[in-house]
Amino acid sequence: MDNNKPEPGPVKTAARQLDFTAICRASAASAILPDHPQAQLQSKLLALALKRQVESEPKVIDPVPDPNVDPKVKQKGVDGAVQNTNLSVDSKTEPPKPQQHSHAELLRSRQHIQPELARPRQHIHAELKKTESPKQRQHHNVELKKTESSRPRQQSSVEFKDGTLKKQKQCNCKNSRCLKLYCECFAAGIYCNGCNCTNCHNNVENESARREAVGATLERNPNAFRSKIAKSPHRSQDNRIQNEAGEISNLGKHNKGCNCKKSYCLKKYCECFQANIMCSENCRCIDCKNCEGSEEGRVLRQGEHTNVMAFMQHGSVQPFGSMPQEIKKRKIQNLFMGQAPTHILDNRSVQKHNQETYLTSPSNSRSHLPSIPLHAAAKETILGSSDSIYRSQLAAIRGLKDAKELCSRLVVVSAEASRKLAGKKHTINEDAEMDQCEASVASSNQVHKDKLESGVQVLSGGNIVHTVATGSDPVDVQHDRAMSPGTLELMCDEQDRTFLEAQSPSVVAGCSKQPKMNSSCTEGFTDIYAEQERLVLTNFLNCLNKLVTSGSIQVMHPSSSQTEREGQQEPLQNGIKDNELQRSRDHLR
DNA sequence: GAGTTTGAAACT
DNA sequence: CAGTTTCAAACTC
Repeated sequence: MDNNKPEPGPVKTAARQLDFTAICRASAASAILPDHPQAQLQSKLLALALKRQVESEPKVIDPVPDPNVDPKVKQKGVDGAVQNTNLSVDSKTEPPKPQQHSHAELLRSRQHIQPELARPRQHIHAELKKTESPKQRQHHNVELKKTESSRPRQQSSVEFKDGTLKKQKQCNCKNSRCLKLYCECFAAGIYCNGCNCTNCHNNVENESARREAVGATLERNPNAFRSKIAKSPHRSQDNRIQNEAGEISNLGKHNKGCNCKKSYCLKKYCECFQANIMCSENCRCIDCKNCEGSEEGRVLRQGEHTNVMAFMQHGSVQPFGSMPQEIKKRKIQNLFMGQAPTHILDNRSVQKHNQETYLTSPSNSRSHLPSIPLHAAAKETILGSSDSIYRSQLAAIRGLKDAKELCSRLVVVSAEASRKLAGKKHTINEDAEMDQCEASVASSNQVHKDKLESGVQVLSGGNIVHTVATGSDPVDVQHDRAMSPGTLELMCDEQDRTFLEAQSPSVVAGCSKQPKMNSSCTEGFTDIYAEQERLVLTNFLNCLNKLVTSGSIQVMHPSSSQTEREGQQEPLQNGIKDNELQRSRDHLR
């Protein structure tokens, strides 16, 4: 029935759009990490894209073609094959031609160049409607259905668009003649080619009709052909998105926003989800789970589409869409600021389901993550995704408090180690050759005690304050002991930018260099330092192991997460007497 | 592969 | 601008 539709050839797919950004990115990734799986994938895709570019006919067209150019002349070559107007086959060898712009650029420029296309389109639209009334169309479609069996939908190849890789799809339009935004091809500003559509007018042969349809569409919505996804440079790291090929883009949000009601924005019905971006304040969706803080959305965006039903059957987690816009925006802002809305943290239905399928972090203020789906496939998706930022499963369980306690413990352990080794030090100190060193240490301590301005405060772990006297030996003033070179180096690494900026150059130099210690003095301390560091690091390792172990238990048994959450503090503090820990903290204050 | 669901687009 | 209809993709069975 589709007389205008070219007979589908054996090769029905082609690279429609080629984004050099993607190519450059692929090349860069391959160059930097040639053995990296993602780089290999990108290399393959790049090769494929170039190959297709060479083999294929052009698909990218201007929705509003230049009226001065006969599209047939423009598109068709001598042999009838369509020539690539946007990206030449020889683009690898020939310099880019001026007209070789991206589709979006062409569209924008054309819209700009041809303001007459923005003229009222009512009559055009009326004409369009006049040509075939809905009833006629319906009848026509019935006829079509009688004569044309549904062909399998085709999805093949890849295309570069907006720097992402997408599966190229062919539309299956039946009633829209591929001249409305219902048609994906038309909406993308490309001719149908190899599609399964019927009565297609989105082709060269029906250029006039297509142009009118474009005009009508633009009349309704001047931005109809522009990208729906607005880039946002201020997205957080977790907001980075991953497209179907596993490539992470930094796209922002849907310009118009979605309006989903039943899909929780976790299906491809949702345009945001389909674009691998989170829903934003622009959306008017209901019961949205495709937002920051939603593990469901994160996992599903990373490819775990098969568990949608599991989420959907167990209620809402964070119904952004059901909230008033102002509250919704505020919630999003809070999330961006690291605060979690309370309703995210308390969802019994999900937790109930989590007993079987998902992991639930305790509903306390430590975790911003309500639940962690940990299907094997999901884990594989998360961990195996080479480009995604790795986030430990324990990230949702271990919080800042754990980190601080770990720091505190390290300080205590360090103190213990120093105390144990005090005897050895004392022996060394009794050595006559140590007099000079001791004098230096004493001098430094005095520097601290007198709060000389030359001293620089070193902040570490938020609570721990050391003072290093410039130009003297590094000293752990709190314990009147010299810090080991390694510790000092670590502290230098720990120092934040503020410290580095604030301190005098001499201190910076002191951090980068070995402490200026008398050689004989250093010799005596070397073994002690080594022993002290060994004790600290060993204990540090134990702490980490315990954290991992207890965290894993929580992961495996979320139902008892709260109990273990409380209990897991114990292994962390194992080996440390509570009063000692407290004493240490007080001392450090 | 047929039928259903879904939400965007189109229409009123 | 809200409500309804149309449409085609996504999804389910």
